[in-house]
Amino acid sequence: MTKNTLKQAGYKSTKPRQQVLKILQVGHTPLSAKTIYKKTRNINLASIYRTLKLLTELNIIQQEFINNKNYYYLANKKHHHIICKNCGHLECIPCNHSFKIKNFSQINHQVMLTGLCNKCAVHN
Amino acid sequence: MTKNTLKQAGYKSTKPRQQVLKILQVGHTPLSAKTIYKKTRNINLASIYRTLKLLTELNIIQQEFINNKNYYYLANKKHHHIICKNCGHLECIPCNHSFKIKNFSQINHQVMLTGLCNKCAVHN
DNA sequence: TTTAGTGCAAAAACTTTGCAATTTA
DNA sequence: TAAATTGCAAAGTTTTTGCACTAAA
Repeated sequence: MTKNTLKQAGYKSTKPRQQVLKILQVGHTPLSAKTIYKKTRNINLASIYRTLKLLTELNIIQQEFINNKNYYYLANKKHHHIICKNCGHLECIPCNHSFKIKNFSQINHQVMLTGLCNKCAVHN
Repeated sequence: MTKNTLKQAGYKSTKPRQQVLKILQVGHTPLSAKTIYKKTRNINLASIYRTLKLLTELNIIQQEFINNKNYYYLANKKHHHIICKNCGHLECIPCNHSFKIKNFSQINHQVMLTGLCNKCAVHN
């Protein structure tokens, strides 16, 4: 279906794009460009970045800035993430928001949550 | 008051810190490290980064990743931003959310909104 | 066959770090 | 004066770009 989305949008289905998508489909944990790169075979880092940019523009994947780095994950099931500022533990939070804003259309939103997980709270 | 926050937290009130704070107090538009740097006098970029990191940790300022760059703004009045994905036009949105999440405490949230502003919607 | 997309290498942009010198409290 | 903080210079990361070559449709 993502392959079709690519074609529908007038883009070719190439090896880099297929590999990146496949990797992101494995888990729905956010991955960094570098991590994705390491999981691919014979694909240039530059192509990874170009692919991630394209897929983000097409809303096939979502980009999120966590801990001073960009992470990417499939945009399928809309959800958010909360990360423990102490240990980095990450959890997914189902999304049930919708935003309506004057003067804007086609609104997309991302929520970034940070907090202290129970484990770390004990030691503080 | 921010100066006191610094002292209360056991940090010294230095020129870099004062200048960065003063700059962020002028408008509440998010500014990049580089932009802040250009507005200062005789302060090293490295110090700007160190200051921004500290102020963020102390929750005096907020960091937000917009258009592939980090932006910083005073955390005073809680609000969010919506940016037009076509022309980059940015508006502030008052915040009226509060998040409660199982297993996490001290929760902080950031909402990043993108959309198409009225002007750009016309030409699409 | 044509055009989009890739790989490569190089550069650009952003951020961090070690250490000596300086400044704050 | 002691300890925190800065400036500087250098390095580390992440991301982008130009161009010749390759592959998808």
